[in-house]
Amino acid sequence: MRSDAPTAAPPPQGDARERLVAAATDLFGRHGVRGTTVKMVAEQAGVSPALVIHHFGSKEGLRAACDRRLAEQLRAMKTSAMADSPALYIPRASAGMDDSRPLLRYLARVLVDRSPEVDALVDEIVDDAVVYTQQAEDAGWIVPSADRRARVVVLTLWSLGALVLHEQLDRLLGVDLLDEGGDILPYLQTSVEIFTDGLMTPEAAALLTAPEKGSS
Amino acid sequence: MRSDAPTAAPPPQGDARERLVAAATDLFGRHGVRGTTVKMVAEQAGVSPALVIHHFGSKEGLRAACDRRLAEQLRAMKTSAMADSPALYIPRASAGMDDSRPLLRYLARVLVDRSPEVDALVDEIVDDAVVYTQQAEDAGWIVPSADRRARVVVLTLWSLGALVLHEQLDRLLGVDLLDEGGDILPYLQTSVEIFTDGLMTPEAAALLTAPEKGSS
DNA sequence: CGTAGGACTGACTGAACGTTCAGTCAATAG
DNA sequence: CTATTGACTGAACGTTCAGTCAGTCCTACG
Repeated sequence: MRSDAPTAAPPPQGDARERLVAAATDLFGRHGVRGTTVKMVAEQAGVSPALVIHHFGSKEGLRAACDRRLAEQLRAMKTSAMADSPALYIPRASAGMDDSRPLLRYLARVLVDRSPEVDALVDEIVDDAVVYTQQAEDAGWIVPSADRRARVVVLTLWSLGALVLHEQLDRLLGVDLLDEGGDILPYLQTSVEIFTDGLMTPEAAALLTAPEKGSS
Repeated sequence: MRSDAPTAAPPPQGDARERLVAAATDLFGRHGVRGTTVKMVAEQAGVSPALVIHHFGSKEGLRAACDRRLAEQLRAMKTSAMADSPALYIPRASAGMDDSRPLLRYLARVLVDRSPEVDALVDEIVDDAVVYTQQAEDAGWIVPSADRRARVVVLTLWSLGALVLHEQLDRLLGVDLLDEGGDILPYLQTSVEIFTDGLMTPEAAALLTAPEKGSS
């Protein structure tokens, strides 16, 4: 064979099992699980579709394997990041890891098309963020909250939401959260500005939390 | 099985065309476009699959019709809401409209599986939010920003991101953005707290915007 | 009345999909 | 050597799906 590369896939390496999970993560992330066929995955991994079933039992089994690898790798990169704020978790976490693009793209997809593994992973992220936020609060970097966990949940989901909508963010702001070499400063600076200066004046906040009674 | 009501669909009303678009919006939002068959849509609308093609040419044509209706209805409900903050746009907008659940669920899905119509709709939302934010700033409700548009984009995407991840938000905080009678106060209060009190102390912000030079 | 046209359907088709299956090949063990 | 096992494949199978087609029903209009 003379080194055929039909897609823009990296040259296959590792054993077939690893290659399949990597290809599936990439393709699932790009086209969604339903939009990806086992044939596509097999081709990108350089094997036959039948081998996918041989190793993982079914397409769903392959997805489960991707979920496990996602959880594993995300756990590995988590400690280094997140120390600051859960809202900046993703851009900071990804910066610490090579080749995290397909992984994060897969995460973005699978956050919507949920699975038990991903739900558990989100729980973990929130739990960790609670701890780190507590520490940051003790250190005087973060202001206290009326409901610490609720705030972490909201911030985490805003951050993950921005990841899920990374295509829109790229379109509107020119910031690609999945482009490792890319410039995410506009997003970062804007986030930090909101988190330091705040957004609303006290009067406006009063209007919102105690709005007019009854409907319009 | 007698009197089969396979799904919890409302009794069909209106002409077939309207019923089809409504059914498609509902099912596309619930299972994604790819996870919905034209047969499912036809059944929920009480017609035959062939009629879907007759009216819309293709499944993609049906989706385009859903996009058009989404844009139309969202335009109708927009003026009443958003006056406060783009970050609270969705929960406030939906409050002003009956039966907005399927529509917003469809929006949440289609924000990820993009289409030209949806991209244009997002642009519109951002443009409108810029205007309203400007007014709120002039009125003294919102603090100024170094980059007004960038801030609006980030806030809008956080808000839409929370909508896209509404299942996770419901799971983690017990707040269902798509449940019209539901209690979204925990989400609202937390958001307002962040937007008024801020999140980070000035020292922490300084560390983030001017981080260590060079990579690790 | 007749006929033209749109709404609508049941039966069908070709393609694509996940999965099965029989079997090849290479490596390892006895 | 034979036996066994696991990775791996080509060819097929059964199913599902979007889309086609011929034709029926209903309504409007001459």
